[in-house]
Amino acid sequence: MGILHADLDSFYASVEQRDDPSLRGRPVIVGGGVVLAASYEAKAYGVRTAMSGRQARRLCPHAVVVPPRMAAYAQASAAVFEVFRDTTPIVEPLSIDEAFLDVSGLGRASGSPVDIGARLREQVRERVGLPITVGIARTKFLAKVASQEAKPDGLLMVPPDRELAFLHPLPVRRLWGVDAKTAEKLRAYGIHTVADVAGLPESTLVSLVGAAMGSRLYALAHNSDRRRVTTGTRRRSIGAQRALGRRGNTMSVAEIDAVVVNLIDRITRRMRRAGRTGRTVVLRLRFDDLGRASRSRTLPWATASTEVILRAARELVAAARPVIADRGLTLIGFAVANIDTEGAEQLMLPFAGQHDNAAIDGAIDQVRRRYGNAALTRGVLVGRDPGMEIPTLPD
DNA sequence: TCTGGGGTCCTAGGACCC
DNA sequence: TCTGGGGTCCTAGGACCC
Repeated sequence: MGILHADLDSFYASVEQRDDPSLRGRPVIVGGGVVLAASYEAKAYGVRTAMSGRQARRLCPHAVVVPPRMAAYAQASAAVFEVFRDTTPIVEPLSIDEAFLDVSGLGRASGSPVDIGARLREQVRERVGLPITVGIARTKFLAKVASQEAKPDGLLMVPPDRELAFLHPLPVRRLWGVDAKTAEKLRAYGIHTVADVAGLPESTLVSLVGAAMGSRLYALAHNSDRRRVTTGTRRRSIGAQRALGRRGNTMSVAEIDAVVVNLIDRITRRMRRAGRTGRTVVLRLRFDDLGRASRSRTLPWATASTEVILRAARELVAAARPVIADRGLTLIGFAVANIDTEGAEQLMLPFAGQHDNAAIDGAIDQVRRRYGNAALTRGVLVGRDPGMEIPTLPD
């Protein structure tokens, strides 16, 4: 017993209300084009996250619409996570405003999980000035559902002997990974609640929604969730995108290239700042008809080099040009995946036979120019003094 | 009701290897 | 000339989450 799910309430909107007293008690919408966050006063009118701005203003005409201030949210998030880490060392971030905390190992002096959760809420309120909801249970899944049920500004514990009674009446949408599409599929078979799911054999669920989702639903519905709270999870991809709107249709090759350069520059800067490299460059496109497409290219090495990744990005865009011309581009984005994975070791072979240090230095420069500095930590140094310092590239 | 910018994970087919 | 079993990696697309 002792997993907390802590979730800030209407995070962006709460930060705006904290920083501008005139917004308190009023419906606040963050983001103009689409709703990034809505205060509870706005939610009372049916405004929801990811809704179009137009629809939101129709539902709640007197709402105050403010532009997002991402830097302020990042700062608030960091302060909240500091409170989390003062509570327990075992913190698993889920997003900018949400985390699991394992408090089961804390000594008796810390009090019960409910005491700890209540104190956490006070601390976030006092130190950061934001409302936060805490769900407490024996498993991650139950803790997360508990916090959903307790929102806003609440705390709820699921006692171990009440777990099934809590779980079974819930709608299937509450199960992890079930969105509108899957819920619709299940509804067609008369499956509405978690109890309905629990009444089916695993093989039936698998045939309905696929192997991975099927066995997960089976496990969750039977209240089996053995996932631990883990601290060391690393990012798997780093990306950026730009919505172009109708403009995308009429953009020239050069205009699109300017967007590509900008996106890749942003991504590779972030990668270098984080000390990460990646091997797979993914191009994402979205079109007028709401269709999507992706193209990807995997490099022989992981790299964070702007030059190398930009070259791959441009090749992907060039190859996709017919599709782009055909369908009306509305969004272009890139992601670099396969983060920090080893590439093919063959690339060190051209240099393996050389014993002349000047030649090796030349080879190092060549590799660095082609693949970025990260490639140097493998391969090239085989023939050199192992104590040698690896030169670093200026950002 | 069709609009942002981030991400994660899964599936399926093809190429290739032993 | 074609048939077995097992596996990895890459690519493209889809569903889902905040």
